[in-house]
Amino acid sequence: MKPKISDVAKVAGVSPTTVSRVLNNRGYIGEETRKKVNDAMKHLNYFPNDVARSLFIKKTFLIGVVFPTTSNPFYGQLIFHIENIAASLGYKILLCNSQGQEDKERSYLRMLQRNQVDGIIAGAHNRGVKEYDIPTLPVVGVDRYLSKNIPVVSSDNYDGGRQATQLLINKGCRNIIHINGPSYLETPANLRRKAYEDVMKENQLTPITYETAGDNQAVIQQLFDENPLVDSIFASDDLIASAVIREAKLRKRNIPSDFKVIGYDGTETTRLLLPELSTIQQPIREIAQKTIDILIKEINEEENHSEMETILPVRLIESETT
Amino acid sequence: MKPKISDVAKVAGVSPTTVSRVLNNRGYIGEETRKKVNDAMKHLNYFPNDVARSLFIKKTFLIGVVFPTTSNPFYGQLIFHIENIAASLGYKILLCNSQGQEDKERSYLRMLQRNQVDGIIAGAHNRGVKEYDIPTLPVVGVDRYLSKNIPVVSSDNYDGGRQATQLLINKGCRNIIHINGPSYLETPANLRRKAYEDVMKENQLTPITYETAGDNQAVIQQLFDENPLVDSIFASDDLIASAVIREAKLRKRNIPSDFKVIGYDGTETTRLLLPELSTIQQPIREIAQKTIDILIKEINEEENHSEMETILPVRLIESETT
DNA sequence: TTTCATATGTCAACCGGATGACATATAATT
DNA sequence: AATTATATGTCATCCGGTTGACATATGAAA
Repeated sequence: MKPKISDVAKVAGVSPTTVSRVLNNRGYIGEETRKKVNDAMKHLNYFPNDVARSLFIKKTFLIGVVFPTTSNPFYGQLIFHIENIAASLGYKILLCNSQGQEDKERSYLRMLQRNQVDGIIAGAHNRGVKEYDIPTLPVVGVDRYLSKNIPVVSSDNYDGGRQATQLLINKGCRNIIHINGPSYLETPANLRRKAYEDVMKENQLTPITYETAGDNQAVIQQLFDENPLVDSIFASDDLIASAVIREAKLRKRNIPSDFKVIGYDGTETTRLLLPELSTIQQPIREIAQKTIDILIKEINEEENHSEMETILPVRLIESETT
Repeated sequence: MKPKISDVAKVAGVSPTTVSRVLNNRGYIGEETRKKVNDAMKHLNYFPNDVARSLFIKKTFLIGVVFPTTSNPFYGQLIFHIENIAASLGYKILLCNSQGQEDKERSYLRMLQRNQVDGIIAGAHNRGVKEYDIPTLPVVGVDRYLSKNIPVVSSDNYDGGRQATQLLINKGCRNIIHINGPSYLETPANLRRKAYEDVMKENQLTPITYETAGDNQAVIQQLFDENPLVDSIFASDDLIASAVIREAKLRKRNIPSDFKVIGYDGTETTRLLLPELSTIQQPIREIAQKTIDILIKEINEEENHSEMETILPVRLIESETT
């Protein structure tokens, strides 16, 4: 059986209250007593039961983290930073991979509430899921609008979209096409597309957008077939950009002289696996930091309604595909 | 204030015990009563407090998951599957990114014990960390030997190493060099290197191994400088393989005619970003599945000491770099 | 009519730890 | 000698839910 406070007390020859005092550093404790208690804890291999503690203090130091999947390099890296920063502040992460499925998302939210998490960070959100609006529970969205009352942190998607498009234009491209993932998500990432359209129009060019739905390759082939004159593509993430490069090579397009590609995200993994890809890099660490800052403030009820939307700057990485 | 069982009881006009009976489906419950209780729960937006529940039943349905970082595509994908399968079985994941640091690993282990996790899955392990040997707590290792008493699940690293090396030999290579990450980890992955050495010797070839330490690029440059005749490289993971490809291109080596590269892991992300890379693909989903199977069995004390080491088959993916 | 399965309530104990109230004792200050 | 800061103990209560024991009531089957 796991030792409890009373077992420690017995071994140390003190009262359970004294042990609790040592553990929580409350009231007066003598140096020798503190030592006796600590020795007893070591001897018994005692670990305080945080479940019991949480029940009493009504705080778990748990943060629920809901994203589509850790498998995606962007989310993987973001979650890494979130976990790291949270850990340094004494918070722990309950991980949820919603896979973009409404029912999973909903059941994760129930689970998190049952587990009495102190707050939720979510970057997954399907239109149908209204359950994020929980009056008693702090929530922060990353790159997703969850509700009017929930703060969002994202990078400057509009500026990123402008920079990417402008770069292609500066390099002499005229038949620039944009590809993005499913747009049914209420996401600030849609601003990338908006920026693309704006910049194109400002330059008297016609914006054309394709949308992938799971199978990138099919859409990309269709894009090339339907637009033989396309001279460049702005992809809304690096994975799509990579697929574009592949298809362009199959079609004997010469990159970057004859055909240019720019992606979006600039994760560590992409930088390692596909360093030649030009891309718009999101400040992932900073997004994680800001998200946690805001969440912790909400948890501590230092409400700060000035921060309903936080937008962090992106960085253009020009490499060999533009 | 969050509603509790007694609040639900009041609204439903029944006793707290009856509510608990409905929640746990115990004893006799009338259909109308069940409905009244469920309606009351919906009306109050009641969620059972799993912290209180866990305290009493002495089970949290929490699994601690300790890996170096979700940012790495292999771990990201593995953790995704672990979380997924665990969720389908009613278990939740407490995420820990140890970053290969002993002190972090140790403090995570303490944290997990305080949180009364039902079990731990760990793929991080520094030699100095003996704390995994916790008599009362089920632990399963993934691709890492944690202790004599802890089951390990891995893919067939030796066979993978053999296949990779053999492929290069079959393609006519003779000056094959192996690169792997830091080998101070007690990992079955060292078998990849062992297999490489064995196959080389069987073919009267001299094995040469380089080891990276954080900075891949420097080691790779050194490798090329010191071995001008090198005609192929077997890298112990895809990220290193990618760096090798890059350096080879800089040195005007023609892949695959003049120079060949094979990697290891074959994650989704690598397949998307670098599909041309030949690699040994690990069965990540199956590793996750088997790991959880074993862990859950241990948790339920269906001890199965026949499974101290589980080895799953790998798959050679031959693409364009060999 | 008796027995029994069904249905619900009351009550108390328990899970492990936190905390406030209060008692007691020693040593240091005033 | 009186006061006070320090140190520790005892005891009861609470956190929210679970569970076993026991009482009670109804309708159906034996």
